Amino acid sequence: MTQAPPPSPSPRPAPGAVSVPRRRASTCEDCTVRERSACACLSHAEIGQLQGLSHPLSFAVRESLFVEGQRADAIYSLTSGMARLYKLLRDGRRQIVGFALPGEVLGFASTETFAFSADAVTPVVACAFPRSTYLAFVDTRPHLLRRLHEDTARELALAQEQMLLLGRRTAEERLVCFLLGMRERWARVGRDSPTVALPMGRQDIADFLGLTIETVSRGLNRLAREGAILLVPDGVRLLDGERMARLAAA
Amino acid sequence: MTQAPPPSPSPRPAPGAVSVPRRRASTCEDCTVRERSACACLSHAEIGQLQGLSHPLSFAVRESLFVEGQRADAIYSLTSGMARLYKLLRDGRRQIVGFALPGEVLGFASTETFAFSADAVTPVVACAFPRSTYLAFVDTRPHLLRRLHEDTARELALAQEQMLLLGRRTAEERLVCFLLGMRERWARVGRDSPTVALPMGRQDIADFLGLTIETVSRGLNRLAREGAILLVPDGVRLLDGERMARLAAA
DNA sequence: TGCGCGCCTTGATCCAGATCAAACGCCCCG
DNA sequence: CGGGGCGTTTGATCTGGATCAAGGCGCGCA
Repeated sequence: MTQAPPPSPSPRPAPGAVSVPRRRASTCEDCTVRERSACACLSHAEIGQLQGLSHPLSFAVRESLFVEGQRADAIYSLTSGMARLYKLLRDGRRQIVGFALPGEVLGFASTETFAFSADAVTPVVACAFPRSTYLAFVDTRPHLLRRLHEDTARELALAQEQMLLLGRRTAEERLVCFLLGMRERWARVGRDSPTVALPMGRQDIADFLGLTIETVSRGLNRLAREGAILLVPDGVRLLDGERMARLAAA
Repeated sequence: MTQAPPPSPSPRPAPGAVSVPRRRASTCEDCTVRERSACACLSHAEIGQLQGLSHPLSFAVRESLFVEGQRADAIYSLTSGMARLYKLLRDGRRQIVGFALPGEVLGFASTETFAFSADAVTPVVACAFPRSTYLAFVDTRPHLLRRLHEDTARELALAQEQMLLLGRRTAEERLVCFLLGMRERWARVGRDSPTVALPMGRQDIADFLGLTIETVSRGLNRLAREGAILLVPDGVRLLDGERMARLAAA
């Protein structure tokens, strides 16, 4: 099952997407995700100070926010859109380690360089902070630090859940867990609905679940044929939550 | 390749090991891992205060420190020995999410309950702190909080590396990465040597790498036959680092 | 000294999911 | 309105690693 060394078509460098970051006119005041992001723990005054340090950027689909190994001199807070976070092997095999949703902080690297690459699945808007400035700001705000620590711990728990999925679950279980997980994540950013948006392509799902695109396609269509889900453009409607939960087997 | 639903023999509840935690006579003063653990960032006075809150425990081999889902009312700092951290599926499939070495803090859960189980691979000694007391202590010590955040971020990066391994690497690559990784981890706790100690059994390695015990055994013996490693009791001596690095293919 | 029990190794066979190979559908563009 | 490209689906076949099945080996215990 494991993808063999021969170069896979997984990685796709941003093609046409020109990398000309544009300044954003908006302010932290009207940031739609402030209450859900780490910023939620800051006072009004602190928000004001923070805005002075931030550097809002937009990214087109497929454009990359940063790449693995690059010097991590900026920290990004996603305000809208979705990004895929991934690691590559030299021969092109790719593992997506997560999909970032609005409110998430990216690139808070434990090392000097980014541990993974990130690029835009949909158009993305993010606040960028110079790393050193950001670290200095955090250092004098223990409540923010605590919040960031909590967020990182939650991320870690999620990563461990994914390790269980990648190491021990069958293809069908992976798909079901993925859909259920996405539903829950959308719910936490306010989009709670049995219709789960899937802005990423099949190849992205495959690279997230440690499968091939064919296995993902077949699995999804089988679930649909069996009436557990309904495939809709750019998403899936969960029809039989009962059965889904049973298939997830946890 | 994925282990199918039928119950696997992976999980082994502590059998004879009686769970009678004993008080330890030692103090933080002579803690051999203080300089490598998060405690390293504390002043002499703080160490003293912390000791008052700690509650040293010993665990016999196979004895469990805590189990997934249990209310997380204690936090453990490993001072000696090795623990395996794992998650189980209802049917018995097991994924080891990590091996804890001295200096690591366990159970700093993001939720009210433990996200994984932990038990002793070798005899283990750990400092236990009541959760609430510990959190209160940390809350007034931003430098400690920062250190914990760094440690958690490093853990997260490791988990992402493991996701790449589980999702995209071949069995042989997984083994090589594991050995190289263990060597590095031992080095960071002061045991730097081409002979890598492997106190855990083959089944543990298999459950960490998302493989079966047979595949691990065959892989290790093949590497030995080919001269890349030498199998020794409770460990492995790395002979051909050159080749190993090539096989790891990163 | 011998016995039994946990591991670990080794061999034979099987199968879930990978790989190879076509289409298909849809949207954008000319 | 037609064509071409990209993402997806579907079918046929292959295979890495799982599963099934014996041994072997070392150590503690009687």
